[in-house]
Amino acid sequence: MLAEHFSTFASLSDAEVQLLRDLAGAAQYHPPYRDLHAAEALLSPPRMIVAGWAAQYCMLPDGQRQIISLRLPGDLVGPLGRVHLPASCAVAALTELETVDAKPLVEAADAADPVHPGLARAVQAMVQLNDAQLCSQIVRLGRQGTGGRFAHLMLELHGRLGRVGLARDNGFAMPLTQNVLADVLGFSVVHVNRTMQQLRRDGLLEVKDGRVHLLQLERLHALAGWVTRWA
Amino acid sequence: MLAEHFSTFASLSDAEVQLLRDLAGAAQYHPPYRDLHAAEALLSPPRMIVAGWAAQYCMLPDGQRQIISLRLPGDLVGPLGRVHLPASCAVAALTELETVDAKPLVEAADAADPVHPGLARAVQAMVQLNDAQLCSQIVRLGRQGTGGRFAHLMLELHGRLGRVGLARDNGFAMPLTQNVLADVLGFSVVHVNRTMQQLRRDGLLEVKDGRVHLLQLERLHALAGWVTRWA
DNA sequence: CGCGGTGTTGACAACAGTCAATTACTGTGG
DNA sequence: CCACAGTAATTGACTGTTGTCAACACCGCG
Repeated sequence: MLAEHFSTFASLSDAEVQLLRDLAGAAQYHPPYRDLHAAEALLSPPRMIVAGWAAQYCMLPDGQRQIISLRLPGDLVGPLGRVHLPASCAVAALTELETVDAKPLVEAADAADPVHPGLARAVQAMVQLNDAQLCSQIVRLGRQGTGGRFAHLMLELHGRLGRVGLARDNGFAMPLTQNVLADVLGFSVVHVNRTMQQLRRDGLLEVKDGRVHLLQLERLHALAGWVTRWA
Repeated sequence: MLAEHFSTFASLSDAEVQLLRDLAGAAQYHPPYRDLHAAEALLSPPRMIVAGWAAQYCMLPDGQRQIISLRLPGDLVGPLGRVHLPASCAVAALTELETVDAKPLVEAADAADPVHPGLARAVQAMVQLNDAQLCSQIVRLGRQGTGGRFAHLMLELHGRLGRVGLARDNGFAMPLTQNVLADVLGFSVVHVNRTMQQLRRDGLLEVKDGRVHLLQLERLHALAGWVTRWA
């Protein structure tokens, strides 16, 4: 499971596969809406999500929330570097969450003369992918119109979930409330609602019992100004 | 000069100071508005800015531009990891630019058993600082109103420039056109103009011949919902 | 059955982009 | 020294968008 995911970034040795298997054996579970960072004692943050969705977010003094990045299965969460500056934002579980310790992975990536070159390459690629996704988020918030912004997010989620085998026939399970979507997209809840309806009316996508279906990929790509920014 | 800047992140050995001095000796210069990444041949991208401003940006298919991050003196630009995914965005010089090769720095930071522990710590801190700044940009674009967004950017610039000694008595030189500001803030040019005037009318800040003066830090902090996200 | 969270809708006001015209401000060449 | 062109900044009028408020429907749950 974990090994398959890593294999999409770099080929792994048997030892590396075994290491991942060991990690998976020691998974932890977290209830939804519990802050992962707040209780540093509960878990030491470099972790990888195995199942469920989480969000990296900032709170504003006036109580508003902005979600920086949605964290999906296969994503790393928590401070990756060795130096800890004061955390700029927190991570919260949006659904029931299953995670494994990512410290061995991060250390493998940092090693100058890697014992586990495959893991190192994979983790480094993941970090870069993550940076690219942050760029996408900035572009969405800064320059995309209503429909494009929503469509772009859906396409990104579809792509990311597809990589870990969680997207089927142009659709995927989407456990987010419109409220959370609003905090990702920088919209009001009402506006999220209307935007979704517009896209549905245009026959571009469909949302049925917690599942998104992308009905016309071509037109969605066009609307979102989609460029494949990462491989 | 470079050494002083690094010292604000970690204390350096004599050898490390010397290394920085050597780097500074081999500075390169770039004319404004020339794309730093386009011509990979001209310079190999992990570089550090010594003087001048640059911008990391993305182009949208429809010709719009979104600036992801302004790069100031002391900032690293270019891919930092060892794995090169297809670049998600480019970097352009906004002014006359002076840069030095940052490869030795990045390598020092990556070393598992650092020959230059001071440099390693400093570079790692810079990378984290950079991540925090990306978060700030996302929050600005997603959740801040007109005035707050502008004020927040000015406060960030003031802080970042202050760290490298380029801010004096609550003011700093600001070589950006309103057009560029618009591409940073996700505004239209006209809206940038009006926002600046509003802030000026409110006595919060002043822009005179390429120099920004923050007149009432308290009220600016309040308006921007400022929280010190990085040390 | 009532309750709280979620999704949906309409009315309305404030906001922010576009267009277009005007005014600086620059460096250039005559 | 002035005329000129090109860029940047500014302004007003107008329009479309987006947030806010408030009400209502729906659903799972105690």
